[in-house]
Amino acid sequence: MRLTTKGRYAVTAMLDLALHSHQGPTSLADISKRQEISLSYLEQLFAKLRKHELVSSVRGPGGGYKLSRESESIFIAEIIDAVNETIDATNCHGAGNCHKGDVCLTHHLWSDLSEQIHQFLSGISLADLVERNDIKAVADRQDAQERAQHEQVLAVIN
Amino acid sequence: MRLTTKGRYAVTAMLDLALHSHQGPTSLADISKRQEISLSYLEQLFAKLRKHELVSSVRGPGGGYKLSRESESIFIAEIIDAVNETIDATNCHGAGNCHKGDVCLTHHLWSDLSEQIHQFLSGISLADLVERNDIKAVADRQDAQERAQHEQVLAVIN
DNA sequence: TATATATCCGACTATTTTACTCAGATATTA
DNA sequence: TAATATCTGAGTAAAATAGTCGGATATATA
Ligand code: FES
Ligand code: FES
Repeated sequence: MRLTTKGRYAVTAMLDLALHSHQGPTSLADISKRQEISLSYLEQLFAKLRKHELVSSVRGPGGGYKLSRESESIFIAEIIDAVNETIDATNCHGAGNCHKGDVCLTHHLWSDLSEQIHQFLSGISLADLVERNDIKAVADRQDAQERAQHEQVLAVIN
Repeated sequence: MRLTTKGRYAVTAMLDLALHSHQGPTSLADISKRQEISLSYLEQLFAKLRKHELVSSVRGPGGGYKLSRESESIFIAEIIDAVNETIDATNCHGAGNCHKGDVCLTHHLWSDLSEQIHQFLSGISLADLVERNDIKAVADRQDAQERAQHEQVLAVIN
């Protein structure tokens, strides 16, 4: 089991997509700016998300990515799994053979833990997150910041 | 959040201690043999477990380690925490400041997940594990293997 | 049709962490 | 005093993380 920046970035980016899904495809450059994630790194992550058919892409100007399903049926567990951060907490990856080919002393504990985490994360969809008030607040703040920044850029140009 | 061999080893070793607690202090050499964990690595892990007052040591021949509390009041979460494998799944370690000093889009999700995992792992004591039938079975098998090996060594000597 | 915008793709890299090993000091029992 | 253990610190190979970089390809628009 591991959950690092990679998995967190993937979920953050997917949530950003869900939040801006009404305005056509979202470019990685936009997500990069809003969420402060390196563009090149996002490209790597989205290659994996695309392979797992969680997003689809539109190339060229005005293009970007969009969710390949409705946000109601994309679950957090899938996203984390897609970028290779397994939710499995066992050493044997479920095989039950990590102590001389046999089940080790703590296998059942890790197995139960994995089940617990999996149930939790596969019970939460992107739509669920979009609807949460605490997350709505953060999204609103980020959008306001983005608009303010945009206006400043325009002011500098003129 | 990460759970790797380090944390699994720590829990396995502590459970081994709990299982053999009736027969005085247990040496790391014994745990090393039974659980197939490098002795030097165990020494490192037990230095941390000792600092966190989960075990106490007896030096010299016949010495070893014993649990510093009854197994009923040592919880899995404490053990994992003691060897520096934090259960916290947030990037900000709870501070809520990983996006320009502010709360990021997914903070609340990781916060909830951490709570979930923590509740699960801090609700399980070493005594709980010792009592589980699936774990008893593994422990019995390991003890039988150990006795068989011991007899073989004696046979070779004679 | 040129240009700008975007995704795509592969290779490379610095840093960190993991999972160890090794050498030796120290304490205790017999 | 010899054997058995815990203690301590330093070092290290391999893997994973979190990126960077250079360039190819597709497409909308002027
Ligand atoms: S974790 Fe599955 S057998 Fe050890
Ligand atoms: S994870 Fe806590 S603010 Fe981002």
